[in-house]
Amino acid sequence: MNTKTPNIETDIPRLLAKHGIRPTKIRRAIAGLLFDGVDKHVSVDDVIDLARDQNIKTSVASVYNTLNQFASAGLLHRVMVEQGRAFFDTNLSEHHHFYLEDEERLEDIPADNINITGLPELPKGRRIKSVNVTIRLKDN
Amino acid sequence: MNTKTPNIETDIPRLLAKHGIRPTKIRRAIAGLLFDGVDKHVSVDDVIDLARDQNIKTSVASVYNTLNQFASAGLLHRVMVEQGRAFFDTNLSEHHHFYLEDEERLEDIPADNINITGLPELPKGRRIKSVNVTIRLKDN
DNA sequence: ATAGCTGCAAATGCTTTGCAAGGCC
DNA sequence: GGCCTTGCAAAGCATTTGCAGCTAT
Repeated sequence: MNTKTPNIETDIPRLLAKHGIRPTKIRRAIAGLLFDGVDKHVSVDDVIDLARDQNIKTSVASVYNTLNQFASAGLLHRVMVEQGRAFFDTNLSEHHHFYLEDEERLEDIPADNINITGLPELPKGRRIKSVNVTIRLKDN
Repeated sequence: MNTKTPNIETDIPRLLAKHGIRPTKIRRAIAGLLFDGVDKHVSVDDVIDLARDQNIKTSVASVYNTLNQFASAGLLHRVMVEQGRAFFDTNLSEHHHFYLEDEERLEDIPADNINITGLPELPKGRRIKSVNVTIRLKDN
């Protein structure tokens, strides 16, 4: 048995609790879809499709509510690359992204090796909330 | 006289021509608003307001058409930071952005000093279209 | 019983499109 | 004249909101 695979019965409620989110049925179900041990970048539609595939009955509004709540709680990161649709990133460690334009898909760049130097002083009275590197790629 | 200030009568048509854009009245007017020698990050609404301020009569659709055309022609860069609204950046040199969340405003970071090292290999068959660093800032 | 959650449908906000009228070479 | 452009209004999409009914404690 793969010990890396989260146990949906125990780990998911614990994960939600850790972020101060009440573990309702829908939230547990959606969290179960997202946190299965594999990092993902999903759109709202992706989640709706995933839910349908697993016979999880829910609605557009609830998926939005749930993902937004997860994002505010820090369980997901919202990533904007294109006009219109947002991606939600389940990878919470510091990292960056390739954006493959032809596939409209994100791919992680581990932050391990990446180093950004030469940043100027921040504007007064502000501090960094996040640093985001997005490298747009196109077909050869 | 400030020789850096573009002359709208000559420089704007030349700028449009250089990018293969026919210099119609509206296009010249909007380009004149944008390329006045000061780098800007404008939303569509900003442009509509700017136009109104200068008694340039136009429409929402035409502003969208014009900005989109400028962006495809490489006269502007489209920048996405938030859900919903796009910014158009008149600074075409390589650079990056602070995003001041509290003011919903972008600020340039010159690329001069910035250095990104440790990028992994690109996915097969792809090449870099652009590298984008966005540093989100919040109030202290 | 109560507080919070869910999901439908309607509303919102930004952007795009269809199309008729107008402008320019 | 003919082709491109303009601008109005309508349509399109992703997302949010209002609210009635439901659920779980």
